Amino acid sequence: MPELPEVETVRRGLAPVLVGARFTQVDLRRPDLRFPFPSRFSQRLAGRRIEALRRRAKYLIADLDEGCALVMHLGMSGSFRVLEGETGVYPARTRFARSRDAAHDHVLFHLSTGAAIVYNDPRRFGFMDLIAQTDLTRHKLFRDLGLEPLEDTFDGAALAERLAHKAAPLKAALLDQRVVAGLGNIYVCEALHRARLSPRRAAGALSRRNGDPTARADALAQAIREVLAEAILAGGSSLRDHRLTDGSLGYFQHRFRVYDREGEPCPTPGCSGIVRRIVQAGRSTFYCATCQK
DNA sequence: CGCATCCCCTGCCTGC
DNA sequence: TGCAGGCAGGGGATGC
Repeated sequence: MPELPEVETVRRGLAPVLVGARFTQVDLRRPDLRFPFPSRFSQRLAGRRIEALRRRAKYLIADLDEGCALVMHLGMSGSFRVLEGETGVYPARTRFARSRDAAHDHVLFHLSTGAAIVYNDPRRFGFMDLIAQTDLTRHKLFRDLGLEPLEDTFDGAALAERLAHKAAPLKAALLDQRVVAGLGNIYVCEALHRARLSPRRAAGALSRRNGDPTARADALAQAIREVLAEAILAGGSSLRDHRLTDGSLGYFQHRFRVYDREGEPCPTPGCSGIVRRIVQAGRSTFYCATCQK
């Protein structure tokens, strides 16, 4: 599921419920997701107050009192659901009632406000960890992360610098979290189409052009910002698992221009191309070979 | 180091 | 109808 817009959508849904509340009890229904939960996970969270809920790349970071941070990654199929004032009745009133399988409800966070939050993840590629706030920036999960595309400092020049000298195709370079943090397969395809850049172009060749060395990088940075901002406003893309925290669906999938549209006409005005699917780095790329150069 | 491949896991869709 | 195979929004390990 989740790329930057989906994680940000989840963050915005959880923040008003979490921030200012305390964890009263945390129930684990299995010992691991992608990795084992850290030792004494539930005990270490009990009683802690959530002071802020941030996002970095595709990670959610809940800053807790006493200096610790709860770090959460949704993997491919993770989702959170808010149960307002339903503490104590889980799972009786929620099972099967919200179109997802309670067998994959792995973590239940009870809050001092009487609300609760459930983490559901069928594929279990997600994970959670507890990290001291002072260690976050140098922690291996975060230290190598690249540019945050929605921050003011993200522009063509910064992007070109990160892509310079890379031989990998643009598609693969943009999926690399060390270059731009938070992009995934969908939004890389969509941004490249908007910028009319071929996913097969060498990433390092983006900036080489007579006259204006960053024209293509500027267009790409702009396309990335635009597609992410539009997707967030739409609540993200719900292909299978992504849900807002109230259980509703995002709708940006209806606005995809190329992703999962193999064989359809290219939506670029005046372009007569057909959307193609190729495989790069083992993953599907959708693009128009006619207008994306 | 960069890059490709495979793998983790479950569910869904396709084709036979 | 059943079943095998392929594919899926992420990312880490491994091998060249």
